Amino acid sequence: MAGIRDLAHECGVSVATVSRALNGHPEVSAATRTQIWEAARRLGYQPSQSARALVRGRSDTVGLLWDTGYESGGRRHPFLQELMVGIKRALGDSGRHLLLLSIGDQHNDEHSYLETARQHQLDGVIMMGVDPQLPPVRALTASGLPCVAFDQPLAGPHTSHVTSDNRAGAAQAVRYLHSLGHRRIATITGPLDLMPAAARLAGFHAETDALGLAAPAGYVQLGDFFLDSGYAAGRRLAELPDRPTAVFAAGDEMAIGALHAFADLGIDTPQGISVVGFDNIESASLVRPALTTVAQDPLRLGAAAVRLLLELVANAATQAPAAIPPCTVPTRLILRGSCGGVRS
Amino acid sequence: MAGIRDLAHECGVSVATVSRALNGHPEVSAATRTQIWEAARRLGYQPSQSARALVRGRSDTVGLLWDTGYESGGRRHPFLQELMVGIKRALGDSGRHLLLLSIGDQHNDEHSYLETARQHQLDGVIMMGVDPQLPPVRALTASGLPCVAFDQPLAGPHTSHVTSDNRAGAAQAVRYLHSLGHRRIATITGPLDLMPAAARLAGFHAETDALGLAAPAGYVQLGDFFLDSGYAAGRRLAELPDRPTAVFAAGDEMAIGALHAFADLGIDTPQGISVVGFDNIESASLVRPALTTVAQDPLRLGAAAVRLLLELVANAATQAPAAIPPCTVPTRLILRGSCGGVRS
DNA sequence: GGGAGATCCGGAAACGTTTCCGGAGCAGTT
DNA sequence: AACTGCTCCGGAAACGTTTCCGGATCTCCC
Repeated sequence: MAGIRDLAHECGVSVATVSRALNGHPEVSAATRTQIWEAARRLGYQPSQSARALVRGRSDTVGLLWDTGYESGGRRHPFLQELMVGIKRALGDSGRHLLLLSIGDQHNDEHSYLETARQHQLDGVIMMGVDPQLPPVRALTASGLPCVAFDQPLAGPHTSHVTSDNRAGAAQAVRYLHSLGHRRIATITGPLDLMPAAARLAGFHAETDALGLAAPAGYVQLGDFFLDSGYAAGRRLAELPDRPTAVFAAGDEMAIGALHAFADLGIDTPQGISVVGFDNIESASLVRPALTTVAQDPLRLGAAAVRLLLELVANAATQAPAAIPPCTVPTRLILRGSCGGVRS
Repeated sequence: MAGIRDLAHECGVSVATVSRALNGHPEVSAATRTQIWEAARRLGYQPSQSARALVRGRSDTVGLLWDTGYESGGRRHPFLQELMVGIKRALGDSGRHLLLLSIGDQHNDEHSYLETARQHQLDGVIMMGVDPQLPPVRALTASGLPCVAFDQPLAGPHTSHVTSDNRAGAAQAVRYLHSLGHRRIATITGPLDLMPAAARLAGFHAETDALGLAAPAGYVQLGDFFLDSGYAAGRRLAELPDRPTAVFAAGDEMAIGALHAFADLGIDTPQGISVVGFDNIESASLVRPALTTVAQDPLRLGAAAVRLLLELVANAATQAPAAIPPCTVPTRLILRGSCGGVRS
């Protein structure tokens, strides 16, 4: 393993010069710079991350914290994988690395996230699907370490969050249904203490109001984002005296549940009723009829999260840190087979 | 930030003693040990990962390499998330950390995995769903770094792989169908150059042979693990002169495709035909009828992968490294609604 | 011609650990 | 009393970088 002093010896210069050349400092002549680069390439030199981190006091690494405890009732993130891709790419563009933290294991004791964050001198952490109220998470955000979360605000001096434009997405869904001729549009919500669920309901209300649609009792049904709640809500909706002709479900899984309920009642989709979901999970395209849904953009969400985080760390270094406003990224309506014109 | 010398000063001992006490070396008296621990707790001491890695020459970190380029035709791993959980937990139990590498981004140049592996002094890398023939991956496995992959063998001095017992799983599926009375059982395969696909087909053949079932022409249909190929194969199967009464699909997505095909032909499941899938993807429980399928155990797979990797690194340190045999973990048949008795 | 400034570079001190080597104290054995 | 072995501990050298500080050389301008 060639080190920086091998390069120095090889080129007949000092280690200081080698370091400067490799890091692109201006105060080194073009000749020696290329000579050093050449030698580095030839000897297969790889800088030691540890040594660099040790002396610079930071590691160019950010942590990724996500809830792995979904067996015990926690929610599995619908597109964690794509989110990770977005994060990883944006991070790679800035020359940073990604370390996996995880929550929800009984193995790790309470403080371990903050501890490992400190031990590794993480630049910050991105969290997905974790409850910010959990003591170890609070310890993390309160510690002053830059943190960015998805879909929920964080408490702490250097925190921010990114979320899809749930409100606009929901509005777009009802606008689409309206354009198909639907006037009796109902909704199935998620748990309203969750920001996305609340925002989607708000968007639904805003748009139905704007369109002047009637809102009979029972047109908003509470769900919990899971299949069964969608099924139950679908049944209730179908049995309403003035049955809706279309329903906007705040989550794909609930939408699929509603589809099943309608099928069980002999109402077929999309002829008998139209439904649009939210999230564009994988099953949305596998189910029959394929689900029309408003898609989030995981790649952009991930990229936005690292942009925010990077701003936060730059800001934290400043004497007068300014607040970083949250970021919201647009959604996109994906047309598939679960919506049709209103029955003439 | 308290360092080890602060602790030494605080306790009136040398840094060497503090280091020994903290690392549980035996040559330190019980009295000073507890005193040092107490001081460490009181001062909130956190050892510097970088410094430790620098001096010890290893980082207690393993890399996770997975293909993020699935937009461009690559296959998304069906349960990467659960696999990661299994890996992370097992790794945490051994006090190690997980660093995310990723492949498939055009951003990163060819050699970057090996490079970052060296820069971070990774103990080894676990790879999921990557093509071992890719030049940068070959460079990695050939470099002598311990590597473990899922579902495929690797070439290199310190490598191994873990896989589900695809053969037994497939056999169990046909045995189950047989026990329901089915005698005309067909299969839809994955791409046969993929190890799991080949093993599942082998298991299918072995069990149908053992059971003495007939194997008419057309009873094994080639698929590519995606929905459409399952649909097409299902259609072909249904139009066979001696139509099968049950089909074993080597992947859930193809099984769902077959379900759709049968539905389109007016054959309903499970009355008209039974189908069992493989993998237990999320959609399997969302689809209607819910899919009976043979489930892999991602948590165990992940744990097995790190066990193998840890053996490999221990082995690599030895002068006479022995080969580590691959590991196979059992599958489990999950009964849902897509299978029924043969029509009497 | 002499000082000022720019450009390029080397020495050396950090960064926070681990570990080798040796030494002090003490008990036990001959 | 001397030697041996054991237990516990301290000094100091690493590990591979970055960066501060100062110095040498060269150019330029008055």
